[in-house]
Amino acid sequence: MVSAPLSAISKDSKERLRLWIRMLRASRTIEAELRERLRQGFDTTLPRFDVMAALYRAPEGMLMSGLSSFLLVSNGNVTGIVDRLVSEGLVTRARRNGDRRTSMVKLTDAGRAQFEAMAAAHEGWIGELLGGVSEDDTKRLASMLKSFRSNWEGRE
Amino acid sequence: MVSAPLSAISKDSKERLRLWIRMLRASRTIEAELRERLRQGFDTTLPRFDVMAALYRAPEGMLMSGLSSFLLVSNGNVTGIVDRLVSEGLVTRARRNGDRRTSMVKLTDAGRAQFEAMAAAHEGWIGELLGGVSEDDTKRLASMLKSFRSNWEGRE
DNA sequence: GCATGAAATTTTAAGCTTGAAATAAATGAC
DNA sequence: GTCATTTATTTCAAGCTTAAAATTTCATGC
Repeated sequence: MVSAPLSAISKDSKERLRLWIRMLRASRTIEAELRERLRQGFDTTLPRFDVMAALYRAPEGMLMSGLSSFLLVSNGNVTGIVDRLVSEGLVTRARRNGDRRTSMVKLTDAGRAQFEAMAAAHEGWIGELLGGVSEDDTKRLASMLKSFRSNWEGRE
Repeated sequence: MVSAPLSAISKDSKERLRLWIRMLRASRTIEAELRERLRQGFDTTLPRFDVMAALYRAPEGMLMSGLSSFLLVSNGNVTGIVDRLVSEGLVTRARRNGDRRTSMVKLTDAGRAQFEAMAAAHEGWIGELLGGVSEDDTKRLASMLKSFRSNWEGRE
């Protein structure tokens, strides 16, 4: 009765490790394909797409810190990506009256139009790339991952 | 009977999109935590860990091209990471008799020892980070992702 | 042998990413 | 009001990553 719990723990962690490796490989495979298609089809990158997707959901704009926490990347990272999007005319940094440290980052009309085209293609690509996952499995996987996320976030 | 299939397809793709976003966020959250722990605990990075993990499974060594295809990253990428691991004394590039274009990349004894320590910690971390996923769900998720991988790879 | 093309790797330029330091502005104590 | 602290962001150095070009070596045909 002493070694039984220990070996059970070890067995569990091996299975979770296998799950993690498969999830990581699946993500990387899909990401690589999306990156290539965004490059070929729209001459842009995945990080730029991610920033534009976040901004599209927030018509009133987002702060830099809001972007970085939503996208799960560092502050400095977003600065560079937004800089490039600004120089391409796809987003703007609007000074705020109240707080001169911050600015509201928004999509321009051009940025909004370009994102809508990319988003439609993107949704189709995901449907294609995940086409091998049945509708039932899709729902089950999504709900498992949802609970994982909230479990994990609660502990941070 | 004309719009029905179309709307079904659209609904599917929305659900698959949701699944993808959750999978991506879960991966990024776990990766960020692993990166931080590898840095704090072993003063190393995730890409170095990945290369060492691949080499650990291949005692006879691997070619650069083998490493990059196994890790799903570009050739040039592996060059830089292996360069740094060599300069740290953790891996070697062994010239081959047959083909002077290639070299066998292997873990040194120091590299092997360090990897074993990291791998033990890593397995524990994954067990902890995925602790909220039940054993049943772990198996189910892993098998879904396995079939996804092989489906997808078959199409490439 | 020698040219030609293929294969393995490295190099390069650009961009992404992080963690830490620096900057700038707001807030709060007094 | 002034100073210290906190908050939001940018800057910086180092490393990661890619795609494309360049390099080196091998294999093949002649």
